[in-house]
Amino acid sequence: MTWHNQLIRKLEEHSILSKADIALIRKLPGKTRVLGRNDDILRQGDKPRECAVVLDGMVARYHTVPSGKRQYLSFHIPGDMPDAQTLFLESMDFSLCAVQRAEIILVPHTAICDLFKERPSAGFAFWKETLIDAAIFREAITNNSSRDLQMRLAHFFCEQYYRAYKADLAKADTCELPLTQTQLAETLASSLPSISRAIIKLRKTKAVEFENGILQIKNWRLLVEIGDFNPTYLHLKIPHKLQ
Amino acid sequence: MTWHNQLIRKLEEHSILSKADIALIRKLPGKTRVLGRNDDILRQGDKPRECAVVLDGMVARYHTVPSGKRQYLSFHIPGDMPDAQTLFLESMDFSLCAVQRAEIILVPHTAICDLFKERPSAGFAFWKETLIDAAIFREAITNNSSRDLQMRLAHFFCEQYYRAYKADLAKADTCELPLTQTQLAETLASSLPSISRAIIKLRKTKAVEFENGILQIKNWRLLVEIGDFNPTYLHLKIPHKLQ
DNA sequence: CGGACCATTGACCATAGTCAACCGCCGTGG
DNA sequence: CCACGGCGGTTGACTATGGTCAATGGTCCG
Repeated sequence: MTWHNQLIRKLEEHSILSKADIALIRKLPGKTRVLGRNDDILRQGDKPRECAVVLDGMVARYHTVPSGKRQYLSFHIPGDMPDAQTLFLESMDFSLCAVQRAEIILVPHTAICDLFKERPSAGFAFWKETLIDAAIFREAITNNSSRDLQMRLAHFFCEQYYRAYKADLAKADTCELPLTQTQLAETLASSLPSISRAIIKLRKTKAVEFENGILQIKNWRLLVEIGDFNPTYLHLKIPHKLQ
Repeated sequence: MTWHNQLIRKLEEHSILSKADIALIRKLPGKTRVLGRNDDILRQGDKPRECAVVLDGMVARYHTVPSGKRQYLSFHIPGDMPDAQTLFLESMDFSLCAVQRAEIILVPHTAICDLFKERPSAGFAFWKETLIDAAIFREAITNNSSRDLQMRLAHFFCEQYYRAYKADLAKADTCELPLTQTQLAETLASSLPSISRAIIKLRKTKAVEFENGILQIKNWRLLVEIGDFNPTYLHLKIPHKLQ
């Protein structure tokens, strides 16, 4: 699948694009960049002049705290634009890295802004994308602040699977989630041993299996219940299968 | 100060507006609504057809978790648009309430979208506002997930004072922050007694005083150090006094 | 075969959550 | 005017969740 189609598919998860919108999006120029595991794409403070669209693999946003530890903020799959905010925010307030081998497309800001000026309706779709992004952050605040580790983890698994499913990346109840338990700990405000124990505990519920970077959903309803997961914050059309 | 001027002042904290932009923003229609302490403006699931601009007082976004407890997500002062996302996200994924007596202006979505279509550059300023909003959420994830309570609280005080200062709401090192300790606990992933102890501990550092909803900065540098506060994520011009 | 990395497990311990009592303030109503 | 109740904040005692440290084991790769 071409990156233009990835991007259009992603925007159409929530917005309606006209033929003219789509035609102009297809004209966006972009150059490919391939990344290895843990490579940084951008660092806090950088001032990029182009936006990344994920084409393959998984990339992550993270903060670095003075102790040197990371706080992961979000994970991104093909079609996502994890640094869309650089269109209007000059300087990066987080870093962006490849979780595993990844492929991204770099699109010049100028080309995107020209598109917005020519077709505000296309701009609104991109805007909506960044607003959903913000809604996901809000949910992450609540997840890490108001739920116990078991719930947090279940909620996180629900969100990742749901988004992978919507992006056609889930196969037979499994999707890739190439994270180590250390990274899960740095995402969910926890520690490696606690995450390990929480995964084992979740495993015993027979709701979900997570091993070797593969997430397998065994009982969606149960997982949703454990994680208090309500997908309305993702602002996507709800697929029948995941209701 | 009229609400149009509040809004323009806020946008000009980070964006450059042309005279034409300003002229059109001034033409936005709006009707006033006065709220009492703890009144809800919007609830999760609502589908409003207008946006709120805060004119006076303080309003808060919050989630409600199944136990019934609240997780506060952000606090908003005059000039803020705490539900700007409703322009493009149909349904509210959080609730919005007045922290104390507050006055808001309700502006129809249609009027705002028409403005964007006529002047994309004005739209970009609003967009940037929502992107800064998202950056603040990112920081909140890190604050509540990776810092201990003392640091969290100091960081939160820094952010609130900084934003109040930029909005000309700080007088002689003090600003209003009309929150109870219970609300602070529901913001900072903590409990009332822990917050009480943390405030007392902070008080002893002589960096800050918080009592009766008044925040008083006694040693900005020290508070910034305790809270590991770096205002770049707010994406505003840094005032000399707070450097 | 050795080393790196990842996951699991146990022991110990500290932070902070819960529960509860108490205090001061304020507004209300008798 | 005073008594009361509610709310907000402080404090203490107890406890438990989960963090730190450390040892072990498995797997993969050089």
